[in-house]
Amino acid sequence: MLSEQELLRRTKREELMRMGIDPYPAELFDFTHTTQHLRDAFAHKAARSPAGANTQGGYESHLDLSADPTYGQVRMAGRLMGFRIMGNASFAEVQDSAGRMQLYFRRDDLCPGDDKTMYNTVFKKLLDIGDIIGVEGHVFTTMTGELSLYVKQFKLLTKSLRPLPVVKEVVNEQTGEKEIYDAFTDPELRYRQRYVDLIVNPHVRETFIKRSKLVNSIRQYLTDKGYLEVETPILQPIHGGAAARPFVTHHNTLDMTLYLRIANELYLKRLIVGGYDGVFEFAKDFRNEGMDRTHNPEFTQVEFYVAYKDYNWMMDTIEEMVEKVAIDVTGTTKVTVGPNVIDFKRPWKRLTMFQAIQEFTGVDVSEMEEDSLRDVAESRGIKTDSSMGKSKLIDEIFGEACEPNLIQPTFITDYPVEMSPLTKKHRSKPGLVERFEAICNGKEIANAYSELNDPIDQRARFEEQLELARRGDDEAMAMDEDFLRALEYGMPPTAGVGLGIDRLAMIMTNQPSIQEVLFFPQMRPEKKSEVSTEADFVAAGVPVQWVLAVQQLGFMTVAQLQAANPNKLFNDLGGVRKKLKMSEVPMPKIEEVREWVG
RNA sequence: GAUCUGGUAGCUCAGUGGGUAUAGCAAUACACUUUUAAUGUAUGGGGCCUGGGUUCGAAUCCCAGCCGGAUCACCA
Repeated sequence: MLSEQELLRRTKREELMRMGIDPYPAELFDFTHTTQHLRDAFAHKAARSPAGANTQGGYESHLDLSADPTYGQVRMAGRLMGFRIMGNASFAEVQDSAGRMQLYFRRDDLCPGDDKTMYNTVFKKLLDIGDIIGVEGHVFTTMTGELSLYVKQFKLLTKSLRPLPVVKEVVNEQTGEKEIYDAFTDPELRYRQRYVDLIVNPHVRETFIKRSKLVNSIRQYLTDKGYLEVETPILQPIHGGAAARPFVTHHNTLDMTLYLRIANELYLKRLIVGGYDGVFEFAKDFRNEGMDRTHNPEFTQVEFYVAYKDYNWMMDTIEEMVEKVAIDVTGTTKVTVGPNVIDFKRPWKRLTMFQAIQEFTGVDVSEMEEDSLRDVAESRGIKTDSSMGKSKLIDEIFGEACEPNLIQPTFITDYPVEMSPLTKKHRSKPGLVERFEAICNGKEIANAYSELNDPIDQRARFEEQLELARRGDDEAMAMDEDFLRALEYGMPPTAGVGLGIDRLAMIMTNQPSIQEVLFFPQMRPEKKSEVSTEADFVAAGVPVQWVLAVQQLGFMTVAQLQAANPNKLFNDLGGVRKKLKMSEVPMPKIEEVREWVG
């Protein structure tokens, strides 16, 4: 059922059409300025001294640009976000992509002749908050120093049929801080209707602009180094490159199972085999696993692979790149995240995994066998079971003792070989691989290797994964014969990395949840409760005039009505008839009511 | 998956000895020619998430479910 306000807006839409005003005109609207342009252009007119600063808007008062060649005739477009109507003159707020600006409408300037319809009817009666309009006029400031547009003409560009949440913001005179009233904060509504969130919450729009800057910063860095941006398959016959459960789909023509990629690693390495020195891809990956504050089923990584390099080189590169990202996105290397200030300035701390464990637990686990490791884990409250081998136990201890405490960006290096089937064995440390993770704010943001390029060793590692799969590990990697074939032709020594864009965006924008850096985070579908239409009720025998009354009594579906007690319904209808002022509609007979119920 | 917590008007929310529901913004009407959370007066607007139960009577108490959020577990 439509709300009162929605019905009214639909009526206004019709009324406009009757007046010959198209609420959804086809032709373009050529605006000359945005709010950003104007604020920048008048920045030097901003009142700077506190002496004359009791101005609301912060600009010199009484600027009048009506004769100015540029600002005497300005066209702007945007969404109406508020009205202050005062008889024959009014103020309104328009919001465009950059922000808000005040509009001034004066009846006799808008309508110089006798016909005051455009002001009295179209502007005052038929426009609503949320409508999109184009305006033309000159720039001026009011007595209070608010930069404004003196509107001489306006044109409706889009009628909005749903009422928008109205968020009001006021600057506290004592503290000078902004206070927000009636903020639109319900996370469910914000995520399901992100468009509303973006209209009403400027800081949300800002977060996503920063995310875009972050991606651009990385793209620019990698492109400037001469690496090639590529695209590789999202639909893959074999999912590889990470340990995760995939989403499964089916191709009808080929009649085959395909997987949404969990990583693109193996394809990028094929391109290194093909002879490119460096390739990268911003990749949406899909993992069929749990969702929480840091996991969404689809997420973005940038993976890149560079020939003739190793993981030490990659650490230098990641440091340099992320430091640049921090500066490009936030203007500084020091980023506030929750209660912490994280400094991305190079160089970052580097610890081997064993060093990290020793630093946070005081225990040297580097020479330990499985039993001792199990004791260490148990002593720290980690639940263990017999299926957990050495490397799993080390990983658990690290995850419990170290990772959450690594707030400043830190490289953790040299992981146990069992957990890294695509990584080259360490050049000098047996049992370890040349791998690092970059940890920041207690969470992994990047994972990198000296890539394994010995095809015989790679095959053996895949075999181990198959063994794990046979024992029931549904995240074990699958054998990829084509990838092995590529390695057999020869892949140069290569360094590769995957960097989580969402996690990095959370840090750079100080957001506690991944949902805040994804426009449309995954949600359970909203379920509309079943409601019968007017036509359904009429079809069931209820006269049109009585449908509303029946709905008022709580019968939202025909089925509910048919389960009703006809005598009680008959009585209740009498009451509703009075309430709805239906005196001109005759009361139905009890027999008729019985027929509705059926 | 477990525990905790929430779901009342377009939005933000009040509402337990159980008695058809509060307020602000938004809306409608009138007034008001530089206001800025504009103001003043009046008015309208509700399947109290859904379904059961207890009761003469449920937004409120009980049970089950649906959809969020937080924490933990699992998972990278």
